[in-house]
Formats: sequence, structure tokens, C-alpha cells
Amino acid sequence: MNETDASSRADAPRGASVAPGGPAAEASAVLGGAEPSAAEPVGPEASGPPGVPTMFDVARAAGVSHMTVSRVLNDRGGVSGATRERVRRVIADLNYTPSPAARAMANRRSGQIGLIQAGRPDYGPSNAALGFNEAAREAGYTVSQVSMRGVDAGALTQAVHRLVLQRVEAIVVISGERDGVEVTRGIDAGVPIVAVASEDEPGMHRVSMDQYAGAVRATEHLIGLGHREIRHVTGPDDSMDAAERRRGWADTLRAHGLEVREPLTGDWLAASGYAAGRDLLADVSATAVFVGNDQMSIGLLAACREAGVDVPGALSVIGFDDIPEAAFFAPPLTTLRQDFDGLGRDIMATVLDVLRDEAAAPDRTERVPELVVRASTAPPGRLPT
Amino acid sequence: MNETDASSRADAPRGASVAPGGPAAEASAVLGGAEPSAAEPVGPEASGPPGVPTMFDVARAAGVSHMTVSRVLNDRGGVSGATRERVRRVIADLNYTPSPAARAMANRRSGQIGLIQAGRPDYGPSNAALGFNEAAREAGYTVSQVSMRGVDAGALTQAVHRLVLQRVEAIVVISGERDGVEVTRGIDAGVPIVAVASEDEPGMHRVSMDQYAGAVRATEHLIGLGHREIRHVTGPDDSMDAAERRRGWADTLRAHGLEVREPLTGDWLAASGYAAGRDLLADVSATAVFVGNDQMSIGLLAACREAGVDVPGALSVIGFDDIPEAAFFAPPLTTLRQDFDGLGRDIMATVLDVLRDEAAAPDRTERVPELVVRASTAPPGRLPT
DNA sequence: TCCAAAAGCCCCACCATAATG
DNA sequence: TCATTATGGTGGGGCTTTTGG
Repeated sequence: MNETDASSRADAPRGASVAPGGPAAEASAVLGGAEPSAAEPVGPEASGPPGVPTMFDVARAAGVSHMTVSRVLNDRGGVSGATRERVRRVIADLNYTPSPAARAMANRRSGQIGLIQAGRPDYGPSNAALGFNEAAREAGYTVSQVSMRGVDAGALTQAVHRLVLQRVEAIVVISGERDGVEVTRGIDAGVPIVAVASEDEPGMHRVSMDQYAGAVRATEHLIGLGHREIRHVTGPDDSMDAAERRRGWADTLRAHGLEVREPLTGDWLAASGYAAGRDLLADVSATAVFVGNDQMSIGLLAACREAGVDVPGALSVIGFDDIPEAAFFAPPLTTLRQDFDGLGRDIMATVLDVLRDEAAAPDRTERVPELVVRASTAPPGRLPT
Repeated sequence: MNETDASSRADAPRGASVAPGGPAAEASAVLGGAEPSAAEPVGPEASGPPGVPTMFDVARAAGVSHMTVSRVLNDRGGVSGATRERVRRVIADLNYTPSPAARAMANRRSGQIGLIQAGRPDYGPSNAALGFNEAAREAGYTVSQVSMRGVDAGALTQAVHRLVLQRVEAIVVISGERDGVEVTRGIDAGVPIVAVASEDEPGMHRVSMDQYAGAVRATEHLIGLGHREIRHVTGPDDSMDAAERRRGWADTLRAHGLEVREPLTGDWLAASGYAAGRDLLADVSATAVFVGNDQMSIGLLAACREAGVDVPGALSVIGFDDIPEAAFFAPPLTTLRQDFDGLGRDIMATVLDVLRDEAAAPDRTERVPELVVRASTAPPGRLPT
């Protein structure tokens, strides 16, 4: 019965449709009244899809096939000017917009870029994400974002998969932590992955600012002021930025024949800077500190204040990032400004490059943080307490 | 000839697919070996799609029909525990996740929620967005985000339209500024819009924290310490949060029979707090200030320091938000902690409510900011300088 | 409890056809 | 006869629903 059924059903609409326009349209619309003879009492106003109009509705209204509509939609050739115009008008009248889901299925591309943001929404990442989002929009892409506070490998993997299945065309990872990048690199996503990563990550596209150069500038600023004992408060172990800044600091000290002491470690938050500050102050010889970021700096400054250590009189402090509050620290913080918005735009630019030609990695030049001198650094003076 | 052709072509495929098992699966997978008689040497390991696995791959591997897989996926009854387990395992093994695009088509729902984030990515909005994002994911939704630094009406309108075209099921607006909310309210998006808004916005769903109550607590804290001249630094004019906090402050002063002086105005940034501080210090009578947020507080504290005004000795300062750095200000800031992550989750909860029944607005109870007393407030002592 | 089969959902790639030159 | 141009037709794509065992 199947066959009979199928063929009969298949034929009827066909026959019917020969005269008018589309095929399937009739299938779903005409249906019952299929038999051409059936006087078409199909009361319910035939189609009557109360929902959004489909391509077939447009086709019918314009008296063309759905294919022609498709061609018009995608600005493909092979449609006469007149027809194109007519279809366009109908599209406007019906307020028709193609279903992204259907498009995604058929095209295997979604016009979406996935953004994975893992970690605390600090000043840097948030602004980079914003810059990226704006750039993506300008490039005609939509951003599907997955944010997570932690950088759990499982969650990250899940996120990548979700995005891949959404048919995103590329995945961007903004996560300071190395794990966040490593994990995603291990996944054969089938789509290019672009990560913000200041260390080289073979087999993956990356974008970053020149953390190393920034650290060099910071350290040289201190050395230039006459400091010889320069400590460092680094970020978490698995932060690539932290590693690069530390490397820049250490290399610079060495280049100047200065001693490289073990850095103190923080987690980027003010509280850890405070803790590091307390430890640091036990070291009476240091006259300057290069702190991994501004947030930790404020904590460290608090520790100094508490211990009665004058900054910059007894200790010079330099931060990194130049968050908007840095100028109002006590004292105003000398730091390195990073252009996060620019970084975000660089990310999207790289995505476009990669999408254009996966192989040709155009290797964008890195932005270099800019030294902003304020009141927390000065030539070494009296020794700490 | 159309007819002949059409019918013959139409029949062939139909007839062919009738025989084997699954429909589409076989079509793309088995293909040649379709004929049941074909001894199934289907060499190429059947499916072989190098891409992501489909439901049919799972079904085959688990030895069940794709329907069962579907039931398991959607937690629908009619599947024995054992089978369910087996299918689950296979799903995990294959790292299978259903294609959102296909689901969207079949379900007529995209599973996407649009998020519009307008304005600077400050601590509050960023964390609320993060909380929302996580909650959305947990609820099985995907987030399509549109971020923009400004709150330009045109851009906002554009954003809403973009999201509607994407067929998002709801739109969330996180934008402190009233304009951001007003604009989106005027749009007949066809999908529910939920906005973070602390003022009542007729004709739109809103979520917020109780800014008013927070401000009352802040003011009462100061009054409780014995202050009688309490000034206020408010946020930008078009911030609803700012308006509510100001209202809470003013009402509380009045309730205690205290004078309500014109507040100073800032833009939430530290620099504006600094400027407000300088103005404020001209007023020698004030013994306390309720500052609209923590960022402005740090600026104001800097102004005090510069002017040699002791905090809290000569002036008590209380902020709002409790950003992680607040405890390390000079002095550590008394402030009102807001649970932004919770707010984000409330947003998603509201979205779900609304999606469930647009009419029944369950009016979630607002979270109330919590007073965190630190060192920037104290009983009034010696007068300012 | 579970399988089988088929009909969509909406669109696009690809092929077929018709009418022109 | 062979390109060319303008259309129409078919077959998925992956999943849910429905109907029928």
C-alpha cells in the first residue's frame, strides 16, 4: 500500500502543480484537495501557515518556483531583471526572511562565529570580547557566545562541540589560561580556532599583544630610574600572559646584569596582590616591583600602606593593563596600557584571514603595551621601613 | 512530458527507500548496498560520514532505532532503563550532540536567546551577562550576543532586528541606560524582550536588583553612625540604577528629617568620582557621602587624599557594588554588595517564565544589596580640613 | 518497551529542461 | 548543433512527530 499510496500522492500534487507554481508548496498546502477534480473546496484558505512565511509562500505569490526565490535571495545569476524585481517586492510585502536553521542545514554554514570566554570577566577579556563582537558584526557575522567562569577542560570541550554543531564557521577563544587554549587545540573541531594566546601554540591560530615587550618596557623604566633590586609579582602559573611578562622582566634584568629573584605569585586579583605585598615587604632590599597587573597592584599598594612603606619613596610599583581606576590608586599607578579593543578587532581580522585561506597565516603584528608613567614609580630613595 | 518524467523520477527514489530500514540514514550511508539482499558487505563501515555523528550513527552503534535515541535525548518516556543507559553510553562514546540546526527546523524553535549588551563592560554588566550566559546554557539555550560600547538608538534597533532575523526566542537587554531599554521597548520584535531595568517599564519584562533598598541601607548606615549632612554622587542621568539609588538616598534622608542637597553627578567612572570629590570638598559641612558606585568612590577617595581630607576621620564614604578591589582602596571601602551573577541567573529564569507563559509575569522578587562595612565609614569626627 | 516508516521543517546544490540565439 | 540564459525539479541535511505494529 505504501507504494500505491506514495505514487498516487506523489503524482496528484505534481499534476496539479504543473499548472501553477511550486511543488512542495502544493504538497503541504493543497494536500487534501490534491485530486485536480476535487473542485478545490480546500476551505482553509489553502496554505494558511499562520507562522512565518516560507520560500514557497513567496514563490507562489510571485508566480515563480521556490528556486527562483532562492536565487534572488542569494544574489545568484540566472534570473531576469523583471522576475528578480517581482520576487523582491513579494519578499518585502510578505516580510519574508529566510530561516537561518534551514540555511544552516543546507549550507553547512551559519554566518556565526563562536566565542568562548573562559575565566573571570576582567577588564582585559571583557573589552577584548567587546571589540571582537563589534568587529564580527561589522563583518556580517553573528556571535554565538559561551561564557564560563572557570576553565574546566570538560566544559571547554563541551563548549567547542556545541559551537561546532551550531555550524559556527570559526571559534574564538578568549581565556588567559593556558589550559583554555590547550584544551581547545586538542580538539579536531573541523573549523578554525583562533585563540588569544601570547605563547606560540602550534597547530592553532593565535592573536595577542606583545606581553614580553611590555614587560621589558616596564622593567627598563624601573632600571632607568636607578633601581637594581626589582622584584616581580607574576600571575597564575597557567597564564601565558603572566609567563611572557615574567620572561620579559627576567630577561631584562639579566641583560642589565641584575639579579633575578624568584617572583611572587598571584591570581590577578587584588587580594593576591595584597598577600604578595606582605611577603614582599619582608624583603628589605627590593626597591621596586613589577606587578603582573593593575588589580594586584592595588592590593600590593594596600599592603604597603598598611606596613607604612611609602610608595614610591621606599618602593616603586609598576602595574600592567592600565585599567581606568589605575590613575586613582594611592598613589596613581605607573603601568602599561593595553589596547584591548584593538586586540578584539585583531581577533576578528585574523578570523577573516583564516576563513579566507586557512593555510596562509598572515601573522598579524602584535600591539605593544604603552608605558604610562604616573606617581608610583620614582628613583630609589630611603629604604623601606 | 513533464508528467511522465516527474512521476517516473518521483517513484524511483521512493520505491528504493521503501525497502531498507532508516530513511535518510541509508540514503546517505548505505547508499549502494541499499538492497536488503545485498549481503550487507557495506564495506565502508556503513555511515562513514567523516564529520560529526548523527542520530543514526548512535542508533546503529547502540543497536536501537533512531527513534529510541531521540526519546533518550529528549528524556521522553517509553524507554527501558537498560536501553536508555546503553544509548547514553554510546552517545557519550561517540561524543554525539544533536544538531541544533536540525532540531531548530523540526521543532520550530531555535534554542537561541539573543543578548544585547550595551554600554561599557563594567564589573556589574559583565558579571550579569556571564551569569545569564551560564544559566542559559544550563537551560539548554544558546546565546547569540550583540555587544556595543554605546547605547545609540539606531544601533540598538538594528541589534534587535538582527536577532529577530536569527529567530531567537527571546531577547535580553543588559544596559544600564534608560535609553537602551526604552528603545527596545518600542520595537514590536515578535518575541519577548526581557530587560534589566530598575524602574518600571510598562509593556516589557524586567529584572533587577533592589537599588532603592540598597541605597536606603547605605544611607541608614551613615545616619546610624551619626551623620546628618550626607551628600550623594549619582550616576549618569539616564541610568535607572542611578535614579533609584538617588531616590533611596533622598527618601531616607527625608524620613529622618535631614536635608537633601543636590547630588553631584558622575558617569560611573573613577575620573568622574574624582571630579565630584573636588566639588564636594568645597562643601565643608558634609560629613559623609554616598557614592553611586565603587569606581567613582576610588576617584573620590583620591580627591580626598589630594586635599588632605581624612577618610573616614573627616569624611565617611560609602560605595555601591563591592567590586573585588573595594577592600583594597585607601581606606578599604564600605559598600553595598550586589550579586550580579544571581541577577544574570534571574534574567534567564524570567526568560524561561515568559517563554512558558508570556502573560503570567511571575514577578521575581528582587535581590537586595548587602551592606559590607569596611574602613571608609565611621562616626563623624573632626570637621574636614 | 520498542521498532519501522514516512511526513514534514526550510533551504540550497546540482541537474534537467525550455526557450533562445 | 551547441552555448546561453532562465527556470523548474530532486535530493538531501538531521531531527521530531505520527501512525502502526
